[in-house]
Amino acid sequence: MDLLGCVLIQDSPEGTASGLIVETEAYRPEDPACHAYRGPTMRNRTMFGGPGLAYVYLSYGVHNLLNVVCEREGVGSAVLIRALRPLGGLELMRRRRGRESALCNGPGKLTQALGIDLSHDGHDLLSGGGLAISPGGPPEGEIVATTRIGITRGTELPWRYLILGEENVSVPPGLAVERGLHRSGWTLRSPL
DNA sequence: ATGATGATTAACT
DNA sequence: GTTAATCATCATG
Repeated sequence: MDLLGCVLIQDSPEGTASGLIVETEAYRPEDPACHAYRGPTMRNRTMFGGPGLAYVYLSYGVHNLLNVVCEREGVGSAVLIRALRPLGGLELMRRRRGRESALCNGPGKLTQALGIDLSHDGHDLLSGGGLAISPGGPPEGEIVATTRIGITRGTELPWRYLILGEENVSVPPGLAVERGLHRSGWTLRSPL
């Protein structure tokens, strides 16, 4: 289930932009923070649609957040893509973001940089067209697990994963503890 | 029909 | 450190 080290790429009329996935969060059916916790609804229905689908939704009325459905059809679960290391299409990303740096180091930022919106909800990421994910190599470096960011329920579950030492993450593990964003510290996780 | 909520970000003081 | 922006979704009446 680890998307860390995979490459997210978006082809559009505007051009191509891509990035290495360096931070994710898992949301599972039995998890009170999961959108699918209370069963299928109009918004979360693609979470039940089977592996490889993109679940995109609008957060705070402002930001589009991208998830990848990983469980079999009928199971409401997904993995939030929280940060990318920019690889290609830097100019396009800068234009879309309206700034030079901090292009993909946050779940709302990366969707803006890649031009991802609600129209991508339900898209098959494995079919190759437009928005897609390719395997890439195994993530270099160590993987760290922490509790998740920005949620009010299920805060004790250590289901945020990121690459140790990676610069392009939303919140580095140490900082998150300082700011009280985490209930627990971070722990190393075996690289598979 | 209506009101509360939120897996965020950027701009303030 | 604090807060406004901004709206689709969902629970409730």
